Amino acid sequence: MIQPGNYVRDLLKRAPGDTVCARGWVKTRRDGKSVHFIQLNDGSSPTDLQVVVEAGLVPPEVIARITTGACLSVEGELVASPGKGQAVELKARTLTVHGAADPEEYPLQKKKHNLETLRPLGHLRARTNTFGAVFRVRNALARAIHHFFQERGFIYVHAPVISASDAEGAGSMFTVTTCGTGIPACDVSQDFFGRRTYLTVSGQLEAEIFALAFANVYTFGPTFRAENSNTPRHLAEFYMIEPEMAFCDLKDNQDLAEAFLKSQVEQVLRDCRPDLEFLAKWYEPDLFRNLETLVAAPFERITYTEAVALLQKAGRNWEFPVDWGSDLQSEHERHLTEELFRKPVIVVDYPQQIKAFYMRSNDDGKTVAAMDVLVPRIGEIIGGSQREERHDVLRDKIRAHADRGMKEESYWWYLELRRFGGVEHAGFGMGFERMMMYLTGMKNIRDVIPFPRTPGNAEF
RNA sequence: UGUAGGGUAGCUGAACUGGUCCAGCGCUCGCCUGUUAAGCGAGAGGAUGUGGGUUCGAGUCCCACCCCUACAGCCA
Repeated sequence: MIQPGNYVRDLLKRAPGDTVCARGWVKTRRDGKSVHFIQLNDGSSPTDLQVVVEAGLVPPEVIARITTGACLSVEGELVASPGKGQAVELKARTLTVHGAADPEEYPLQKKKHNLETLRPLGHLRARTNTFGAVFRVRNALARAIHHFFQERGFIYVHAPVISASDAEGAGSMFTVTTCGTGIPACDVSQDFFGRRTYLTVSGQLEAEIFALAFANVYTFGPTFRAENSNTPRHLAEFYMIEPEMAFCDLKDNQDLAEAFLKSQVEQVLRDCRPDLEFLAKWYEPDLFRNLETLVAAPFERITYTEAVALLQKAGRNWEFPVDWGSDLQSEHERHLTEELFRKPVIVVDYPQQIKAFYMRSNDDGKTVAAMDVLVPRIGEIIGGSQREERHDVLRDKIRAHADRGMKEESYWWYLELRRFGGVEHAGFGMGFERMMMYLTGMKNIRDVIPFPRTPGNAEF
């Protein structure tokens, strides 16, 4: 295996004179009269290592196998490069081709491919410059998220992936069953869990349990939605981060969400600058300006009621009318964050009837302590709320949803949390891949997750 | 799921109102060359997404289906 300090990323920074062994996959080969040049990459860096093989070092039939996509080990001396474009290069002493890649058949060429072409090549696209940068950023973002919470004493909770509860309002669910194929109707009582079970649509309810024991907690795991959504920002399987805090109201919740987003951007700007530069160059010229704006400017904070008033006097012909009581549409959210304020906007206090049952009712009797964080280009990146901690109020809300299939007895434990040591608490959910889109400038969510699951697509 | 576009060589695109499908890149071969999106020359490579229909003749027109993309809804 490649040992620490020997990744291509490290070799590029080493001083000439060192004897090293580089391993990786060939991007391109160029032949000169007396030398061959090989661009080698092991996924650690957006920059390739240039390997120089003097003519005659290895037989022509070996050179012929060094084509785009082939896997190599090269041992030799790092030397100062006489050419432009790199400080050092690897002068090969011994070279091994582990796996060739027939150039007549290998799908990746040394030219640019567009993202749609690469999508069906899920087993190979990780080797490209673009996906190398994207997935290094993804790794750095995950690390940044854990760092943010760990630094603040939050406990990482593993919420269950298989769930029996239906977090109302979070969309339709995938059923989990061991029912054999060919059985027309499955008897639920005979099924594996003896009850209906689903893939989780949210870890929030379980996170609340832990928040009322550890005060500050967060989840970070896969989430599933069986919606037939076909857009550049929806997946059937995606990752979500859900912090949940006891002794926390909506104001604290907003403060944390803002600090959270800013911290992520700061850390990735610090850790992945070369990758972001690559992505900015090829995909989003405004990338750095957008990221630096998010870090620098205080987020705008307005109420839903204020947002409605602003939109109504915007002098626009909205496709969907703006009136108090209906949810904000994409066009409205975009106007607020991209045109009116030109920075992230937190909208709070939405009408009760358009939000989930667990959100805390405000004193006005009409709104709940909900918040959505909107960012330019992406739209809603965070949704959260202060939770209803008053037992009787919560019970009445659940009963009021009985016509929509909510059963009070299914929420027995959720209600008990309000009977035993309850306290005001709040939290939110952030779509990991939405944040990835914002950070990388990628326009389609399918290009920021290794193996996207969307309606009709579960390959790889 | 709705609306609008679109599926032509390995890739990106072209082909006027129906008339033998082109080019660049990639690939193969040769030449040149401390190259770096290398350069020059030659060559190979196509049942135009699938199935029907109209027509003397369909990449082009009609119908159905599949897939892709954008926008919208659902949301993160």
